[in-house]
Amino acid sequence: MSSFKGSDNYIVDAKGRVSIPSKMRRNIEPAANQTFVVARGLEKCLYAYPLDEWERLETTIRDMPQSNEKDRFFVRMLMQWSEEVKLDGQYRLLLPRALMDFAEIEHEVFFIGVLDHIELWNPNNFKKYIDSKRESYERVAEHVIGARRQDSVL
Amino acid sequence: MSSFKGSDNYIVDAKGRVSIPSKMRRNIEPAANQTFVVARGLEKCLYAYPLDEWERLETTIRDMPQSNEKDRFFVRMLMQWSEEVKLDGQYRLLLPRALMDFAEIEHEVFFIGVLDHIELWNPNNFKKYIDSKRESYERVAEHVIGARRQDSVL
DNA sequence: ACATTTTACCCCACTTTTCCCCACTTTCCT
DNA sequence: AGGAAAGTGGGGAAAAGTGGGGTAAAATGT
Repeated sequence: MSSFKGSDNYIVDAKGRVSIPSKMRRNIEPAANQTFVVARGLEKCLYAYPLDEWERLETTIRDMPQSNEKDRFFVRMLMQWSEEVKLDGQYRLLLPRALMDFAEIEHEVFFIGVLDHIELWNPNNFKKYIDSKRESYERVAEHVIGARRQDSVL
Repeated sequence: MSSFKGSDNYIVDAKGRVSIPSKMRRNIEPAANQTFVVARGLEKCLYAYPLDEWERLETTIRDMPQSNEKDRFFVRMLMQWSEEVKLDGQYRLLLPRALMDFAEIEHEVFFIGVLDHIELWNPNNFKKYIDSKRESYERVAEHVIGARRQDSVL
């Protein structure tokens, strides 16, 4: 099971390639077979799942009854934007154009490791996202943790 | 299960390395595999969790449904600032630049052992933090302990 | 169907950063 | 007092990050 963490700024070269940060690379299971599934993220970013984690997720989706319209819409959107991408010899992803456009990624990417997946942001959009949050990290933490105090997080 | 306590002042060398105080070192479980996760702390400091303690925490985070926006924000902030760091042969941590900058740590660190994690402060910031508290230790203690008397703390 | 253009993918190369190892000094403990 | 452990410093090999060219495959147009 992967456990990505940390963040980093990377260059996307003229061909649309980006290296996976080495600290995240170390958390990729061999079962992922050097392959990621890049999908449209929540908020304006991309999610990159190593293949093994993606398959876990896909199993959940498959088991979801597609009997209501909302679920079907969700699955269509998710799958429409998902692409399987294999790393090259230098552990780089070739980002599909459509997804780069969606996330407004150009010459730079801000990576965040988020447990089972890696997020790719346009660095400016990430700043805007953070700035749009009025509450401080401390207050959100108190709130989130407080709501779950019986589990004793942090 | 670790149980860090005490405090100490240490030097950060030009490469960003600090020794873990030996009295805290003794409380690290072999399961931590000489590895810490350094994260952004609450208030302007860093939290260093031995890997085994971090994994305990991470399990809780993973189980959090990421279906609401606030939770996603919290997880992104937490993970963005978290880095896995392995101790070198001399039991030193190499502090990631971004985290040093966040906590304004330069040539010196003030360590505090706080149960399951170790806190790293800029010594001046810790002084300021203490000074900013108007209530005395005694009064806060009365309040905190009082609120939990039924749990019989202390 | 074929020629032409575009896209994908492998390989090689250069620069910078990271990390591993060795070494010296000071403090602690018996 | 002596030995061991703790705290601090620095050099060099290895890995990471970035860029570019060449060939093969795919897409496009006539």
